[in-house]
Amino acid sequence: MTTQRLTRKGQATRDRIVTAAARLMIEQGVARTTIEDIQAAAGVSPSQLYHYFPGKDALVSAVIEQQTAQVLEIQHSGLGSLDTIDSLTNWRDLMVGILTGMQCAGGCPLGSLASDLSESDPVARVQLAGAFEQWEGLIRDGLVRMRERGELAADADPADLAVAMLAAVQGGLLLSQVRRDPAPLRIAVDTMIDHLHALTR
Amino acid sequence: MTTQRLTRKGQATRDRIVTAAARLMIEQGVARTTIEDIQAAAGVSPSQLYHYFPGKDALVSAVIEQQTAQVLEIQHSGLGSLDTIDSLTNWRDLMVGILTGMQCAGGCPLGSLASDLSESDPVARVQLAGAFEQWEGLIRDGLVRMRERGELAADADPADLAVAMLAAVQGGLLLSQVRRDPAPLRIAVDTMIDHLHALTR
DNA sequence: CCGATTTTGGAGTTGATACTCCAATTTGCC
DNA sequence: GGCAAATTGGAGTATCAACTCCAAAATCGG
Repeated sequence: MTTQRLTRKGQATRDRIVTAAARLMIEQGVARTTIEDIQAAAGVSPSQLYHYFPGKDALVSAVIEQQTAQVLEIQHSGLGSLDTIDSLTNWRDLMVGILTGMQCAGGCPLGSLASDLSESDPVARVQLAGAFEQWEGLIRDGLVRMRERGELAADADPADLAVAMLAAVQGGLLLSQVRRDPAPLRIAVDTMIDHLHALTR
Repeated sequence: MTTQRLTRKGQATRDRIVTAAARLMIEQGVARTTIEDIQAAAGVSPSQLYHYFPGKDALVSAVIEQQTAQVLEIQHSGLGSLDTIDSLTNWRDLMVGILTGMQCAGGCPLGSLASDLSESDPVARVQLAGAFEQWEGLIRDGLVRMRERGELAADADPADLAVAMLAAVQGGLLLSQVRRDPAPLRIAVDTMIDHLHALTR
């Protein structure tokens, strides 16, 4: 499925469209984002946009794909070398830093899209469920490694803890977005880290 | 501000409109919900709708108000008599039951609206921030009562724990909505209850 | 039961939005 | 340099959504 019929210039244009669409869709919601908005933000004409995407749905799908890759990339950089409980604090700082950098606006790219599309686009819902599953897997793998090193109690359940941690991140991001304050995310994640800490003994 | 210029019949019509609008807006998003959809669902004509609300924004505001009252009512019924840690489990069952009853669709009414409107309707954002603050207050009050009874360690921070608990609920609901499975909500809340349990000693 | 007020019906208007079409231009390959 | 394919420009269309208007009917206080 390597689209080699795309010129370098064409690829650049396509990327520009997806990136512009992602920013707008996450910021103001998919339904509120018009094709014209995207055209203006990407600096392309209608025919260009419809040359690369059959319609809005395909564009939404491409945005989800791009954002999934981007989030997993960031998460991997923060969770990949998870060995100490304290290294979780760095991961927390990474997320709080990103959130603060965007003035707490937008929340989680995947969370926003999930809440937006879950009930109105079944295909997107499944696509996003897959994204969250991968994210959860990244956390779970880190916890398993920690347990193997004895940093986590043997009877702790990495699978459940990963779900709870991901929920804390998503819920914290939502509350931070509504309140325009990074504290909820920090507190939610810190509380889960405390919990892991308690499970060490 | 007691709208006494509303006949009993008029009040009923207004309520019908708000309830129909709430269901649609939460289910498919505010922007995707057309006035015509609401008219059809409520069984009213355009002039009726515009007789009670100046425009869509006012309708959105009324929906938030109604949903806030409804959610706080349910939360109060589950958190009001919080004295034992085990009573938290009943509260969890209440929420999981409601979610399961709606096939995990829609997620949290307030959470959905918050994610939908935070970046596109500043007034709604503030309104929703207030709703979450009250909800958080309900949880915090319960935890304070528990601490006073010695069910929670004296050095536990009810304020932070309330934020983390609310985040767990919101994140759990989002994940459950995307996966169409009540498990994430249950696991996220249970993990927080475990954490409180650990803080008892 | 009467007059003032509230409530309702439904056709109409204005603007926006997703999408189309075709011809012109650029790009990559030999 | 030349040809085929990819890319681009911009005007045009059909549909839909928010909102308006005015007159008819129901309701309520006295």
